[in-house]
Amino acid sequence: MPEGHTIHRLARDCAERFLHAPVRVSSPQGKFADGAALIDGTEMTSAEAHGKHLFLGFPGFLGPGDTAWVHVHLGLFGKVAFGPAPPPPPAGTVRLRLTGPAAFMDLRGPTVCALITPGEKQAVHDRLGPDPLREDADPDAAWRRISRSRTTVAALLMDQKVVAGVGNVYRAEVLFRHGVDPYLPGRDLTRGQWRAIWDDLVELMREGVRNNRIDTVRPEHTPEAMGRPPRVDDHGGEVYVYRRAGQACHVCGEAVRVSELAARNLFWCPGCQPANVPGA
DNA sequence: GCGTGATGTTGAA
DNA sequence: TCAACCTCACGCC
Repeated sequence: MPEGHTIHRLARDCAERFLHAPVRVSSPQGKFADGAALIDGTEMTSAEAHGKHLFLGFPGFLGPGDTAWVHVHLGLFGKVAFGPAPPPPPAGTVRLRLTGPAAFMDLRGPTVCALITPGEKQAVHDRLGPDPLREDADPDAAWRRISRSRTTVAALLMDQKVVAGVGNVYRAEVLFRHGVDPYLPGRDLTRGQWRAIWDDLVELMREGVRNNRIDTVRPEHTPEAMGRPPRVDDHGGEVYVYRRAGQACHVCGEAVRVSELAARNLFWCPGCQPANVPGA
């Protein structure tokens, strides 16, 4: 489930449970045993997210005034589970376990789980674009790249150097909501279109953090409003096109299409997001 | 029990 | 462009 909203929610959930109390840190699976041992029993003072990256701050150990950061990236398969303390014996392949006074957290299958320095943390921020979920985000930084690029807007939205936190679901859904052809080159998007897409991402992703899931259909297209059956398939929310290939578009009725772009599935509606080249 | 796929990223070719 | 890595749930024998 990991797009940016998942990670920001995770930061919030970690803060609620573990901030400002000594935390037991372990790696039952062993792959993070060295890092875990270094900070075990110390206090967590910060939990923040940038795009799909999570940072948990443990001050003191590196030196006075310096904070060691646990850097986590869930990748495609990473999962986190919370539970009440005391934790059960770890089941399966738990890379990282945090145990606070009242709760524990298990992390499995992340692409990244490492102890890093402030400099290394800064280097991660430096290679990420603006994150719609961060207050410090500058959408013009993304626009500078998009407006100069011949790359498709679908690929640009997934490029974390351009925008941080957008994944395959938000990419497909936000392009649908703005009627933008996913294959449109970035340089052919208007500044107004970009602003509208950005503002929409801010709103959609904040909603995603609140609900811990992705819902993108407007009120008039909900199952209740349309009298259609709700999505039962997976744990996901209501969407327009993501993983709906072959099904009728909620808005125009045309069959939703899927194609492969940079080894990822791209979903869109040819009726609502027509190519702007006549006859193409 | 086996094969497949998934909301991601990196690094080599 | 492709393989590699991380894990688990699901469908199909």
